[in-house]
Amino acid sequence: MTSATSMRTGLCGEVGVADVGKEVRLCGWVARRREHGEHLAFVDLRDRSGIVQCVVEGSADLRSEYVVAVRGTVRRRPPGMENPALATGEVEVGDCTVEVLATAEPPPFVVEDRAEVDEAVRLRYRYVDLRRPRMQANLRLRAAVVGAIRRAMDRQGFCEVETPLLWAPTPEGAREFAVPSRLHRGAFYVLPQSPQIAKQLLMVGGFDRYYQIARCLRDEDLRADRQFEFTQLDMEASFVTQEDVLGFVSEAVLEAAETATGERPPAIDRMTWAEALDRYGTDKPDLRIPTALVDLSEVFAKTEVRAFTAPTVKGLRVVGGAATSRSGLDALVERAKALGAAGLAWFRVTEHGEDGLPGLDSPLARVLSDAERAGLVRATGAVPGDLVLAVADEHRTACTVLGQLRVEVAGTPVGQGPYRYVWVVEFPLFESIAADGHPVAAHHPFTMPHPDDVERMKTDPLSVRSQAYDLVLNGWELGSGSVRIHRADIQARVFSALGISDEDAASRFGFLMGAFRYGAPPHAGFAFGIDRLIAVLAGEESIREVIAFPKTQSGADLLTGAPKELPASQLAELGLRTAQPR
RNA sequence: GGACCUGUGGUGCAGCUAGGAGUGCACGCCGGCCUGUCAAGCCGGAGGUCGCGGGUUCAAAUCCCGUCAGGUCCGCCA
Repeated sequence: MTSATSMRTGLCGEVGVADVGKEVRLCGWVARRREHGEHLAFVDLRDRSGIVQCVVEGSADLRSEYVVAVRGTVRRRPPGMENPALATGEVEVGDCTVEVLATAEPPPFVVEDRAEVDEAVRLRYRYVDLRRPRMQANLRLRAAVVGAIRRAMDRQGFCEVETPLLWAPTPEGAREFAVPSRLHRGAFYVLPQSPQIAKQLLMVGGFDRYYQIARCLRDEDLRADRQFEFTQLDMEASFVTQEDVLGFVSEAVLEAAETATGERPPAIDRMTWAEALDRYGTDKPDLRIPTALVDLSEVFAKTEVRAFTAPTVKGLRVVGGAATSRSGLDALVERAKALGAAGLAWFRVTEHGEDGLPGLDSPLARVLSDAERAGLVRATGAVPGDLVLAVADEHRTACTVLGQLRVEVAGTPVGQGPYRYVWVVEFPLFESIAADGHPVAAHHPFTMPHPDDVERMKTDPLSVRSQAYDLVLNGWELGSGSVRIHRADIQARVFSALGISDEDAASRFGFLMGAFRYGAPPHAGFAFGIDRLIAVLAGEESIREVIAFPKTQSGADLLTGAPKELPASQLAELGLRTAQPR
């Protein structure tokens, strides 16, 4: 493939030593110019591929970001004049004639990566921001990753099917964006939170391997890793088990990662949800951090220390953490309380004392027994210079609080270090018990319970495992999936456990349940967030950096001004009347 | 719904703790000089309701209250 067009012979960044002597015509933006009177000017010409220096004999009369076409001859730079900082630095385009294709006002900020610009300014002038190498690289990486995913899914026999954006409200789960119907006044479509139900219908429809690069929309508050609109690889397959799905998705993710990094990651690790909670205090463990939570309940089983009298005591070794200042430790204690713990114990580990016991610098050091001192240090593996943090509480609280501190104290930015993928399997079927006494579905109500646990759905619902699984990368949840219920009897039992009546089920999911009456194959699927995957692979902290036109945290589009009020005529046509704005 | 951080020429900052004239720095911009620069250099210049509103004060970028915008997080995200 050539990048030549009727207007240009190639791209700026592709000009090299091999082109010496050739006449070229290049198009792009004036990145920078260095003029030496009326006799000589250097113009750095930029297009999406990079920058090349063009030499104009005479006065150039150009301004930053003018769009120009340059005709000239590629030549080696004079000895000593090469610029190693530039990919094209060994050559230049000489004897240039320049045609201005479009003039430009001075840009609001310099089109260079090193210029740090307020994000609000970048978003208001996103079309300028997109010229910067960082955004060019991120969006091109995105395109490459999506291409790799499509290839992997095609290769595995999946069929891409589009599903509707205008869908029916299903009063469950995330807030939906509503779209008023002009032809049916007072009635609304909603934009899909995901194609979940549509893809299950496709399974009933005999598309036994479906996938889609699907836009999903959720009207929930935005975050660095959450936008109203995001893109998922959505997939579903029939006559498969969980193992098959993990294999399909792994193939797509590993192919995408190889495309992005040039290196195929090793097979993806796997752990149960219970293990993730116990060792990392979260369902999205960051395995780049070498330390894990340690159970100290045994050490403090018979403790006299009231602070450690709790169902579970969890400890965390912070390598080199003994240097933490007292104010820093106080802040950690406050943070632990804010996260829901009753308190946080800390121990600076020092050299062994004369009694042969590890030295502990802590307000609690005096009250610990010798066995507890030794056990604390032995269990955590701490050495002098380390810090040990401990939380005593209910098992879940102790784990989650310390797990959060593990990330905050020992973690690194998401894009740094190795990429550690992990499957978290055997999620609980229910995540909590609601005020009405019924359990709340952890994933969605079509998730298949673990066959060994079905009988406990009524008696001990929180102990029921499901055939649901998450894919996690460097502490980011990339996506989740499950084996779906395809049998009416099991579905009825789950609805019953959830407290969903037959009438409720019929009104919410009636068309899906109806479809299942006509022969539903066993099926399972997955969906993962492509924005998040690309952000991590691009080393970005926010998915906004891998989206061309993202919204701000308040959901505004600073470029278009959306959301905006509609003219009264349009409201009338839609049969809408608005309340007083807040 | 809540917590915290930020808001000063086009851009990025300093100034705010301890009130005293829109003060400073870097980049950019405009003009001039300059035939090998490359984040060009040198000389000169323009450009600001200190986010907005109110309060305290003889005096507010600075202190107080409110509000708006951007960001990070909690809630929320089946």
